[in-house]
Amino acid sequence: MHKEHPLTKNQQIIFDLIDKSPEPMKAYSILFSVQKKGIKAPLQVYRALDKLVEIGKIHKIESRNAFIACHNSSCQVSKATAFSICEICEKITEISSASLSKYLANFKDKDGMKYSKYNLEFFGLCKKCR
Amino acid sequence: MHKEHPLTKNQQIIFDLIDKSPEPMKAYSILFSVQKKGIKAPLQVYRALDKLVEIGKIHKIESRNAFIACHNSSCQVSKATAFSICEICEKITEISSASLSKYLANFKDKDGMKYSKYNLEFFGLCKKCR
DNA sequence: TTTAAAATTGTTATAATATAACACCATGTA
DNA sequence: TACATGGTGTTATATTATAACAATTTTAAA
Repeated sequence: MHKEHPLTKNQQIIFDLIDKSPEPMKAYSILFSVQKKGIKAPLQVYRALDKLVEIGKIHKIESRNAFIACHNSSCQVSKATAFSICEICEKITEISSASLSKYLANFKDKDGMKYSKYNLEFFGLCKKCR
Repeated sequence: MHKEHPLTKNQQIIFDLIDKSPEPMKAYSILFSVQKKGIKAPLQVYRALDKLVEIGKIHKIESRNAFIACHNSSCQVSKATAFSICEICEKITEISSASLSKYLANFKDKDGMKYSKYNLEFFGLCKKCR
């Protein structure tokens, strides 16, 4: 595991916002929310997002183009992510299942190819929406 | 399994193109390629893509915003997809592993939630790029 | 401590991806 | 017939993301 670099100002502002949000946030909604703090341009947001993803503080939900804080405290690097997505209310939760991550981390395909990273998105209906 | 509806003209043109492509195709590259056949607007492409995804003839690679024909002949509905992505050459392959799909289809999270659909993307280096 | 490399910032402009809204047409079926 | 459904064509626009450049700050090595 790498040494933990402290976040820069923009990174911290954007991480705090995502971390406090009850749901994944989209880049331009982040931009809107941080304009009062002096972050005015999309690139400033995307650069912070890229870095935060890289160091594992947040994850990107690819099918939704949205970002969520990592609550999987054991891991600060996003090499193995799994999410549950409700197709009605769009509630999104990070799945942390030891057996799932073990299974996927060890998965080898037919060619014996082993992977350094994966992202899994499950879709269904959450309790409320069922 | 549903009765197989024949594809409409636009759907067929776009499916044929993707099916013949050695790599996943992006929407606007599809648009460019089919302009000579009279498909002129993004919406015409996106509508066909949506339908083709819905009926499982193609899949969307979410992390790449690209579309690939389904070669998993046993299944015409895209409820369970897994891909292998080379991070250098961007070679993308659909994984068909009975044990993987069985494991994921039966996966239940802590709340006992069962999922109707999933998409898994593995990242690593392909044989050539290793 | 200086200095060069690396990372971050700020900015304008633009590229790439995707959908809204509306009118029209074809087909199946009650 | 008539009417519901799904597909088409079109213009306009929304959303997501990056290019290119200049300046500044941080880091770590000489």
